[in-house]
Formats: sequence, C-alpha cells, structure tokens
Amino acid sequence: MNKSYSPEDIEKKWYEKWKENGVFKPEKGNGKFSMVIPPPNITGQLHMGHALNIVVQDIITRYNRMKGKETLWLPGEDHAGIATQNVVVKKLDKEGKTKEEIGREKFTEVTWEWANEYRKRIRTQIESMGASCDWSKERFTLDEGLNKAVKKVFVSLYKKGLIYKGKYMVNWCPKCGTVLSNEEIEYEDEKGKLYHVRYPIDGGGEVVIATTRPETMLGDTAIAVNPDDERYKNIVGKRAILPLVGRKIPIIADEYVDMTFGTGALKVTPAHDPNDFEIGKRHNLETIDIFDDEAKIKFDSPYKGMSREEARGSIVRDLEKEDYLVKVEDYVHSVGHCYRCHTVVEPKLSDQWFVKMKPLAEPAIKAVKDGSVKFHPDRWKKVYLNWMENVRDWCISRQLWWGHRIPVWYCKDCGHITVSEDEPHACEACGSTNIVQDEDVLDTWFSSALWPFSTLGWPENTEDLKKYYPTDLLVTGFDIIFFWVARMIVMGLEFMHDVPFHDVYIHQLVRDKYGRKMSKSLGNGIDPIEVVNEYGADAMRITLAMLAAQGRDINLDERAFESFKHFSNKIWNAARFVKMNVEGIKYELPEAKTVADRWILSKLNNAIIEVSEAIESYDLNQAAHAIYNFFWGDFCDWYIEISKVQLKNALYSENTKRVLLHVLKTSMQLLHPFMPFITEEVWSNFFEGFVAKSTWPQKRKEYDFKEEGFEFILNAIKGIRSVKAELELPPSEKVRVAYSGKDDLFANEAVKEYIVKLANVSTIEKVEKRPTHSMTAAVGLNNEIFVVMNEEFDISSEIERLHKKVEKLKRDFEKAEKKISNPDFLNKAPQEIVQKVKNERDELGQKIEKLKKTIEELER
RNA sequence: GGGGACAUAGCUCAGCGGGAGAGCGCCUGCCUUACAAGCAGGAGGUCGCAGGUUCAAACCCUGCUGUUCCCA
Repeated sequence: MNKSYSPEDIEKKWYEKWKENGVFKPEKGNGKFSMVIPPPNITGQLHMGHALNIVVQDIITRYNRMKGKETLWLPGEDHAGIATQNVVVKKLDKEGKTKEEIGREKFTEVTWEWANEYRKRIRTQIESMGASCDWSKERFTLDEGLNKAVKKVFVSLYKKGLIYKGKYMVNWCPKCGTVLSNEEIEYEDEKGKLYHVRYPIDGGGEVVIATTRPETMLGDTAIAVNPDDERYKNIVGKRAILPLVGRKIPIIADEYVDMTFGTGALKVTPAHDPNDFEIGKRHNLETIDIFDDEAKIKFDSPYKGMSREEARGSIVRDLEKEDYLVKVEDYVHSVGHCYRCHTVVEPKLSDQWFVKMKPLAEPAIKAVKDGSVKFHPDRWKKVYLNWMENVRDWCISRQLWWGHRIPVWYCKDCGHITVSEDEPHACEACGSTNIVQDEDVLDTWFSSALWPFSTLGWPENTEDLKKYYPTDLLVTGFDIIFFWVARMIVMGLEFMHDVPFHDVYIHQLVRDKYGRKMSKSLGNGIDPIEVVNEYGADAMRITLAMLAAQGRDINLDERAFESFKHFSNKIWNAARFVKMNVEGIKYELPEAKTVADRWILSKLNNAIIEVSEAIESYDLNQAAHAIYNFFWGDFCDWYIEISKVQLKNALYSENTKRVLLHVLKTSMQLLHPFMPFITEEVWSNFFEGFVAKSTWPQKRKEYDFKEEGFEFILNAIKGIRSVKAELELPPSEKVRVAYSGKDDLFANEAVKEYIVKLANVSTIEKVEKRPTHSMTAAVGLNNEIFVVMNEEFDISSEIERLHKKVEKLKRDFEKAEKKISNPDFLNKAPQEIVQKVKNERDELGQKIEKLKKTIEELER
C-alpha cells in the first residue's frame, strides 16, 4: 500500500470489477428493495444536484444490498423534448440548415444519434460517482417499450374521456415554438409600466383604461367595468372607439373587474389574456388574434411584423402623439417565462390535447393522505396536496418533432378522429385511407409519469413488473414534485392500481456557499465530474452525505471536499497501519482482554446501531457523522495509539491484532455505502470477495460494555497533555506522574503503558497524598492524577490554576444545586433526570472538596 | 395576495425540551516509524429580537425583523 491514497487509480478498476461480476444485479435474498432513478435529462451536464441525488440513492441501495435484500436500482435517461430539440436545432443552424429543410424523418434520425451519444456521456458520469445501478436494465423515456406504454395510456385515457382536445388559452413560447404546461412557466417580478389610455366613447365622452400591455390593444374587443362601479354606470352599453384602429367596441359590465385597480376600467383582449378570454366567453366577444407563432404582430396595421417590444414602443409613441396617453406609472408585475429558454411566454388561444386531472387526482390525494405514499421530510406532503387539490387540466401536446407522437389520426374525408395504439390504415368510421396523424408529440413528462412501471416491462406483465412494482423509494428534488412525482402517483394508481413507491425522499437543492442557486449565468456551478477528478468520488460522496440533513438546502462550499479527501487518506493510512501489524493473522472475532479492547468494541457496537438506524430513517448526515466520528475520533485517535502499546505486550499482542482487524473490517462495511471505492480497495487487501456483497454488520451482545474506567484514563492523558502545554514544555519532554486514590488504576502494566506512551511520561508512581511540587492533571471520583514537578517549581501558579478550576466547578455545582432545591423540579421532572442531576451535583461537590483541600495544603 | 423554510463560533452547517457541537479558518507547539492530507494543546457563541408555555427552552407557541423558496 502506498503512503497516501490516490483515488484515480482505484475507482475505475473497481467499477469495472463490480460490473464484470454482476455485483449490481439483483440477487435472491431476504425481501426486496427496488427503486428507479429519476432519469437525467440528456441535454444537461450532470450538476451537483444530480450528484446529491445519485449519492443518496446509491447509499440506500448499497445498504439494502448488504442487508441481503434482492436489490434493484434501475437507471435511465430522459429524452427532454423541448430542450433536446432546441439543442439539435441550434446545431443544425451552425451547419446552415433548418429542421424544415431536412424534414421530420431526417431530423428525428439526427436527434437520435445525438441522444445516443449524450446518453453514453451521462452513463459514464453516473458511473464515475460509483452508482451501483443495474445497467443491464437501463431504459430511455423514448425507447420502444416506453412508446408502447405511452400509446396504451393515451388510448386508454382517451376512451375513458380523460383525454380531450380543445381550443383553450395556453402558454405559448414564441422561441421554442410550442405550447407549455402551466408547470413549465416560471414567474418573475419585473419592473414594467402601467399605461393609462384614453378611449373615446361613441357619441361623446371618454373612458380611461390602465394596461401593462398596450400593444395588445389591437386585439381589444371590449371595455369592461365592474357592474357596481358608480363611476361607469352610465356608459355601460355604449361603445368605445379603439384609438389608432378606429374599431368600435362595446363597454360591458363584468364582476371580474377590480374597481380599485388602475382606473377601474379594463380593456379586454380575449385572444391574449386568460382572464380576458373568460370574460369574452361570458359576453360572446369577438376574438382577434394579433400575433403569429413568433409573437410578431400579424394584425393588419402599421405595426405588422414588429415584435412585442417594438410594437409596444411604437404604439405608445403613437398614442402619445395623438393625445390618447393620459399617464404612465411604474409598476412591478409578475411575468411568465419559458422554463427552457426563458423567453416571455405569450398567452395564446390554441387547439391542444389535455388530460382531465380532477378524477385522476382523487385517488392520488387519498394515497398520500392515508400514508400509502409517505414524503420525507413530511412537510412536502402539504405542498403535494395543495397542488393536487387545486390541480388544473394538463396540456400534454407539444409542437415538436422530438418525442412520442400523439397516436391520433384525422380522416380528411369524414373528419372522424381515430385514436389507436397501432397505426391504422384506414379511418375507423368511414374506411377512408385518406388519414393523417396528428403532427404533435406528447409532453416529455407524460412518458416520465409512467417510468416506475414502463421500465419494468409494462404493458407486458413481466416477471420484473411482478417482482419490483411497487418500488420502495423515490429520491428526488422538490422542484419536480408537480412535474413528476404527482403524475407518477396518478398514473401508477390508474394503470397499476397501486402506488408507484411507498416512500419519497425529497432531498435538498444544492446552492453555492452564499445560498444562491448554481447557474451557468452566475458561473457559480461546481461540476461534480471535476470534483470526482480532483478529490475522488468517495470524498465527494461523503461530503454530500454529511451535508444531506433533511429539510434544508445545501449551501456548498467547495472547501468541504478537501477535508473529506483528508478523511479518505486517514482511512487509507489506518488500513496501512493495520496491514503492517496483522500480517499472518487469520481473521477471527477478537476477545475483549483489556479496558481499551472493551471500550473500542462497545463503541463499535454503538456505531453499528447508529449508522443502521440513521440510514433506515433516511438521516444520511447522521449516519455519515456516526461512522466518521467513530473511525477517526475513537479508532484512529485512541485505539490505534493504544494498540501500539498492546502489540508490544506478549499477553495482548495476538488479540490486539484481532481487534484491529475486526474493527477495520466492520468499519469498511459501515463506510461502504458512503465510500464504496476506498472501502473495496482496503477490503481487498485483507479479505476475499467484495465488501459490496458482504453482509451488513450487526451489533454483538458480547461486546456491550460500560467503560467508565477507560474514560478516566482518557481524561488523565488529556489532562497531562494539557498541563504540559500550559507549562510550555515540549511534548518530547517526559514528565513524572503520580496518582493517588482508591482504585489501583495501573495494576495492569499495559494500562500504565497507555499513559506512558500517549502522554509521554517517564514514570508513574502511586502516592498516598499529593506530592508538594506538582500540578493536578485529572480529578476523578476515586483517583487523582498529578504531574510531578521539581523543587524550584513555583507552586503559586498552580494554586491560582486550581482556584480557577474550583470556580468553574462551583458554577456548575450551583446550577445543579439550584435545580435540586426547586421542589417543582423534584416533583415534576422525570425521576431519571432528577437522579442524573443529583449524581452530577454530588460528583461536582466531591471534586470541589478535593481541590479545596489541595489548595489549603499548598497554601500552608 | 396565499403558503412554506431558514436565522447557532470568522465561514459552511449539525443539534430541535434536561451538560452549547463538527468541519474549515485562526493561535501555540510538534516530521512522536499509519497518516504534516497528520498529531497535541488552545482562543472564539446573552443559539436573530421581544414576549409566552414549562419545574426546565437554542429546541415548543405568538409577534417582530431579516434572508429565501413555492403558488397566484
């Protein structure tokens, strides 16, 4: 073994070996654990959020595998309709081509090539993080099997009347050239203006309206006021004359109008605002669509061909010129943007396919309410229910070429719509072969919603489906609860008649160290692949696990990786130490021969319990902390140091080796889910087989000890070190130590040696009473330990030091005393707490007495 | 406008009813043959503010201030 750990040599090797040996394949066992990966979008580089997502899943997967369950973690990728199409279109553009030029078929072909390449890239990235998913079951949201599933679902929902087509107000992205669902809109507050515009009234007078979008006035077909608004009562029923256009439009009364907003008079543009659309329906208003698909003015006017922004400028100028503009106010309002390209979306009337959500939502609400699906942390349940209970119909058609094409054919002869899983040759109504398929594809999330069962073979009733559905857990971020989690629950219940998973672990968003979202434009992203290269996958994994406390976002400071890289090195060197010392020893369970053995073995028991329980309850940070503290704080800092003494003692040497080996072995197992590579490498230096396939450790009753005596020895060592530091003695200077008291602490030569070695002491002698020239290193109930000084030592500094110590102890003593003298505390607090405080007070009291006596003696 | 989350050591964060914690950073001293990616010792905090509940509050409740996210 090299002197320091270098992950790059080791990680690739082990991943290949695991794969070659089918370590990640499910194997018959005690119970099962199954989980599907949230398929990463093929257009994206994996970011830290993915890394966290994968690490959390892998820790839980590896844990379950070691627990002996038949474990499947199914990987895959998402075809990401809009995003992928945009990327490929851009690529074509660079080559001077457009998708229309090469045609739909060729475009799809090119996109598949691109997709396959990027899928491979993502696969490599996931592998580099150590993910133990079964690649033989890898799926893609656009593969053939999923296509079958998608079609079956579409047809089934259509036949039930849960999918319908209709002309509605939808969100249109002029840049992507497609409609978006409500969930795909991001609202942002923007500084805008509120324009007050004068509309003359036919037959005299005027009405002033307020609008943030004056350019839409070309499409105005009414003015609306509130029926209760006294100011406008007399003009309702009259007609206004649309400035610049001259069209006469009715003035109507509608309850929707807010009297307190602006002037209380609203211009109504049914084609370009969802609320106006509703008003239009109520009053039978004309709908005038003034924009083309790129959101340029198509309305016949001087503004034709202008973008929304240009038209706004021109129209405002013209209104001002012709004295229609009354005033302009600053106004902050919320504006919807496309979640893919961030263009301002345009509300637009259009013919689209929708899923009727209300009836589907009902069982999905029930499943969460009755605990069939549990969210962790629990509060996300509220978020889910709130959305589900107010769910709106889901617009599922997209004007794209990349995706699952809608399985609908229109008859050009009779107009009948044929909806079918298999491509029809003729219209099912009139038999005409003059039929064309719907041009649109389905929302990517439509196929993702089927992921937990489509990937297992549905609609075939496969062995996998029977064995692994429902899955046990879904690990994902809160940002896709609506997009994905909710819809999977809906579809699972509808088509599998069972929930898709029992637990949903919602992990945090990874932010930068200032709490800002990581984004390309800020340049504050941390590339997980670079982190893996620089610090090692294990270091990245345990860092993320340490930070993965439930219920909060992670503000990630890159320096954190550094310290856990150091931890890797610590593990490595501890293993080296053990290796150097246990050569030739066969692994056997050790006995507990010394206080130190008993102490470390019982600490190990605790660690096993803590790590297991924490993983079971998804408290990965607690689990990671438990094993980290045990390994570094207990095993390396104390037991290994003490083993150096015991190894030299013929009585204990053999067994000490066994303890070292046993603790190392068990630690590697406990650490393995968090740091799979280094633990596998260390393991291979000592044992046959894979640690990944070893059996998760269990606490051993015979190692349960109460080791208070050892704690006193630790305190003594710390106390002696501390005295030396205070006296500014170099650590190399050996001091003399004396102890007094009831317990014969050092009857065992080995124990005496602990102190000699760890505190660098020359001699330890038992004394009846405190040597005059000495300093107190530790005060226990039964014993006191002193560092013996020579005759010239000025005792006054020690007196002062002891005074300070007494003061501090007194403060604690008084605190305890105060509690105990409170009758309410004695009556109302639990007895064990009362007893604990009493014991504390008594101990403190005895220590204070001892110190006081010492001070008196010294002052004499 | 509605809802949620968070404010703990210089920084990043645990703890969430009965002794204020970790890592990094800082100070001091050490290359003690596993590890200087290390070891030892140390400094540093009225746990955002104000009330309330409780024998007991960093932890529960209310209000305030600030930061932040989601929904409309």
